[in-house]
Amino acid sequence: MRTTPTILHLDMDAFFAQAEQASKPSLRGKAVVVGGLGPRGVVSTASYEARAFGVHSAMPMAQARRLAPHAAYLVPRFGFYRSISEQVMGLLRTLSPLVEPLSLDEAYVDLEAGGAARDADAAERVGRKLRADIRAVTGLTGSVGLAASKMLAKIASEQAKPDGLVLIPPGTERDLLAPMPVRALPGVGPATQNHLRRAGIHTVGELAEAGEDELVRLLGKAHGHALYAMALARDDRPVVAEREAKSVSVEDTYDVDIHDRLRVGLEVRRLADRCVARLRAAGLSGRTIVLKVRRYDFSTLTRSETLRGPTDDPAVVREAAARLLDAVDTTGGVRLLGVGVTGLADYTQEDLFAQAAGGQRTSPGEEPADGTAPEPSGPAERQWRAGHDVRHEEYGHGWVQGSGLGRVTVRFETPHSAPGRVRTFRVDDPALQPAEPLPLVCPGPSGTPGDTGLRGGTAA
DNA sequence: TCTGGGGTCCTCCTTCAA
DNA sequence: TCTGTTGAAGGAGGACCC
Repeated sequence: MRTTPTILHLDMDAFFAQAEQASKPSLRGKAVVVGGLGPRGVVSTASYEARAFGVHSAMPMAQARRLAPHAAYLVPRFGFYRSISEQVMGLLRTLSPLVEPLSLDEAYVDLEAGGAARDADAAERVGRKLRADIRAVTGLTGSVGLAASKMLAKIASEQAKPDGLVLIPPGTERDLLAPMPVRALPGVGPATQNHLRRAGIHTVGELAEAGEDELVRLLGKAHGHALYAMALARDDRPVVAEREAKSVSVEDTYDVDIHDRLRVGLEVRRLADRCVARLRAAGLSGRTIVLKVRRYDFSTLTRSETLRGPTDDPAVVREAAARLLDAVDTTGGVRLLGVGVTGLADYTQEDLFAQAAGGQRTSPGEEPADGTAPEPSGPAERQWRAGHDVRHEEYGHGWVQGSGLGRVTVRFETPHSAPGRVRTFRVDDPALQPAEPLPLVCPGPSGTPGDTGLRGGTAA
C-alpha cells in the first residue's frame, strides 16, 4: 500500500436531490425526495432536509410520505443527472488518467498516476480546488476523501459529507478505524453485520482482534480474508479506469401483481427486446440468458440457460426467456419480471447461434436516452411526470409539480429565476410541451469558485 | 412498513469429461 | 470394464453497492 494520501474519492452530496434543488428555486432549502412514485416505488435520494425527517435511500416511498408528507416528490431524470455527471468526470480526468467511476455521482482518482499530487499537502490542495471547480462548473457540492487506499478514501469522503474534505494521514488509519462499527467497512451489509453481532463482534477493532481464521470460519474464504485485511487498513486495490461490463439486464416491478400467464409471457417478451436493445447499443452479445421472477410473496428465483455461442438476436433471447419461463410456477402472481444476458462477448465475434437460427433479426425499439423504461402502452394521452421540464407558449419554462384528473400543475421558474408561480392546465393543452432541462450554471467567462470549507478532525 | 433497478462477486451444488 | 478423483462449467441463490 502506498504511504501518501493520493487516492481521492469524490461523492456528490445527495446528488439527484441536489440537482433538482439547483434547477428548481422553489425547492431550495426544502425536503426533496427523488424516486419511483408508483405504489411500489422506493427512495433513490433524499435531500438533507428530507433526511431530517428520517427519509433515506431504499426506503419504500409510502413510508417516506408518512414521515415527510410535505416534501416534494419527484421522479428521477437520469438524462439530466448524466449530463452533470459527465461534467464532473471531465474535471476528474484533468487530474489523472486513472479515474474509476462507481456511479453517476461517485468516483476514485489516482492523483499520483496523473502527477497531480505526490504528498499530503499537494493532495489536499488538489481536493480543495476540485471542490471549487465542481461548484463553479455545475453549481453543486461534492465531498472529497483523501487517503492512501480506496477503502480509506471512501470512508474519508463519508466523514466529509456534506460539502467537505477529509484527509486521513497515513499512519493513523488503524486507530481511526478501530472504534467504527463494522458496517462502516465496504462489503458489510445487514446480513454480515448480523453474523458478526452473533459472534460478539461489533467494531472494526474487534474484527481485527478476532483474527483471520475466525473470520474465514464465520464468513467464508473470500469475505473473511477481505474483511480481515480491511480491519487492518490493508487495501491494495488499484484505481482501474476501464471496467468491462459483465452482464446487461432489465427488470420491471408491476404496480399490481400479474396473475394472467399469457400476460406474464408478453411481459417477458417485451423485457427480452429491451434487454437486447441495450446489449446492441453497447456493441455486445452474450451466451447466457437469465430470467428473474419475483413472486407475490417477494420470493425471488432465477433461471438461466447457456447457449452454444453469444447472441444479440432478439428472437433467440425471447425464445430462451420463454423456455425458462415454462419451468417457473407463477400461480399466486408475480410482482417483478426481469431478463438479463451474461457471458458477454464483443459483438463483432461470430454469432453462432443467430446463424443457426437462420439469422433473422428484428429491430427492437431503442431505449429512451435517459435510460428509463418506456411509457406503458395505453391511451395516447400525454404523460406529465413530476419534476420534468416543460415550456408553455405564454408563460415560458417550468416544471411539472403534479398531474391527475385530466389536469397538470406547472411551476414556472428557471435555475436562475426567483421561485415561480404555479398554474394548472388541461393535460392536452397544446400550448404546453415537454422541454429539455436548462443548464444550472450560466455559461460565462469563468465561474466563481465556491466555498472550499475543510472539515473533519483528521484534516491536515 | 413492505420492500426499485442495474449491477458485481461469492458460495454451494450438480454434471460431465478426462 | 469398472471405479474414484479432479477440475471446469453451468446453474441457483444470496449479499452487497449506488
